[in-house]
Amino acid sequence: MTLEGCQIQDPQLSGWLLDPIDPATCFQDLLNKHCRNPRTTPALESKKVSQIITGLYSLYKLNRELCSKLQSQGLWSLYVDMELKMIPVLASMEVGHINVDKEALRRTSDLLGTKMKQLEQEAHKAAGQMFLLTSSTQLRTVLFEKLRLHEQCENKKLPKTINKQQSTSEAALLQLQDLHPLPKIILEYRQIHKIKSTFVDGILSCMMTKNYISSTWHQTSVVTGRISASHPNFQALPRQPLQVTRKLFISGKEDAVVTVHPRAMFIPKEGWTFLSADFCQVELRLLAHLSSDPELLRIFTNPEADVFCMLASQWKGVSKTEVSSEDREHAKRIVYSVVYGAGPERLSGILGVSTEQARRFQDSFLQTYMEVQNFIQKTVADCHKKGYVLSIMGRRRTLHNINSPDWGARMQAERQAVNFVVQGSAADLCKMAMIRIFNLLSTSNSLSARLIAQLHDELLYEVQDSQVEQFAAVVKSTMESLERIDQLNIHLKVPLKVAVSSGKSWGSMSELIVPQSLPSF
DNA sequence: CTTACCTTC
DNA sequence: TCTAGAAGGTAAG
Repeated sequence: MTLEGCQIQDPQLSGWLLDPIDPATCFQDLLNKHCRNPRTTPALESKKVSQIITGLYSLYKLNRELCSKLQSQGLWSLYVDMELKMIPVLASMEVGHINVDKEALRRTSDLLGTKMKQLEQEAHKAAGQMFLLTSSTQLRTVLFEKLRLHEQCENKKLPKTINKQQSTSEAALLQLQDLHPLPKIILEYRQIHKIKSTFVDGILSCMMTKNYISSTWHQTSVVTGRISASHPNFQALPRQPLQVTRKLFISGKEDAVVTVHPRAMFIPKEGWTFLSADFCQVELRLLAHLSSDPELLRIFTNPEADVFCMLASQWKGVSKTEVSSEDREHAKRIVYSVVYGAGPERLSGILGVSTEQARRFQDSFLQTYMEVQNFIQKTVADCHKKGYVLSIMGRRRTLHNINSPDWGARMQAERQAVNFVVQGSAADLCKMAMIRIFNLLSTSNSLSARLIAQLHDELLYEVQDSQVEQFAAVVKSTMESLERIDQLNIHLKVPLKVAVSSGKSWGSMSELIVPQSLPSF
């Protein structure tokens, strides 16, 4: 039997769709939750034939109960046409290998190890004593009891921990960095330590004797419908490379600067190329559609325009061509923070201005995009009335605290409701794209591409060198065509834009110009 | 602001 | 001595 021929049922998926916040993990939990007379299932070793039959009958009843609930809540199509069809897609992704340059990974591990030893020595020298750099408790003693740095900055407000102690968080160290060399050393040490432990040694430990990894993909672990990955979490590998200065103990030589890029360790097999297809600003486009905000819609009518670049150039007062990638990322963070309900306190941290200025910024943003504000208010009001919200394809999230007397809990539920509608809708679109491309590949005689990973709005494939151009066209047009899904009565008010890039490692992808034409087979 | 996973203490 | 959870990091939007 082929993977694409699967026609199965999955009570775990049903249970998750009905209540994604509490994905009853095992058979027994599902029985308890959804069946009137749940039978306890005995331990495996003591099972008699009759008990197995009883268990199977319970399973049959459970599935029937779940299916009927799905139908009554309008979740049937999402279950059958999306989630069940994702099973073979995820299975094929999980079965496949992702080749890793293990030797390069080992070399970087050593490099970062020596760099950390150097930083440790510098830190001990700066502190005038030995201490464990990874221990926030010991660092607190050095910074505030020995060096008493907090006494030199009474005009600044240093962050405190939950227990009213001096914090050693990044924000605190940034405040202290001009007073003493130690904070800067700690900041660099932490950055390198993080990369080494999680993204270099962590990846190595996922490989054991192999020289490839294959993540585990989880379908029911994210409430909004996104998928997640573990061992390793492929979706969290750093996007930006890290610069490490390496001291050379050769007289007359400058220190060498080495760039460490975990993504560059992932390489396609011989004769193949990585191809990535990215839905551009997908949540913001969906927000434009869902809110019908004329100003936001107008921005997206120009297919070449990059909203975040535009806003960054506007806010920072530089020309659009001179917007750095950091500026763009910054603008992106600001936009999503505001639309998902960040308070002036948090926003001021992101913007780097006072809370009063942050509040003014928030007001003027929401005034500019009036219908976005309207959409937020309508979504919240609707959720208060019904107790749940829906995504574009009918995915559902019940917000148990939406009418809570606890102000904090209620506000959080309101933000979660708004976030769900947009993030959930984006997840719907991305999954639909994965399924359509999977089906296309399954029936194609000429294409042999394989899905490597999904990074929420981005699909990463491994493609035979000779098929890159053809596959790029297929992927781009398939993804962009989701602007209209007649069967589901979805007609987006904004065009979808997909950027395609390719490369011989995941760390060195460059944009691919795909001619606008219908794919031909 | 939201959604995850991973590491350290 | 062991472990659950908090804090702080990464990603995605």
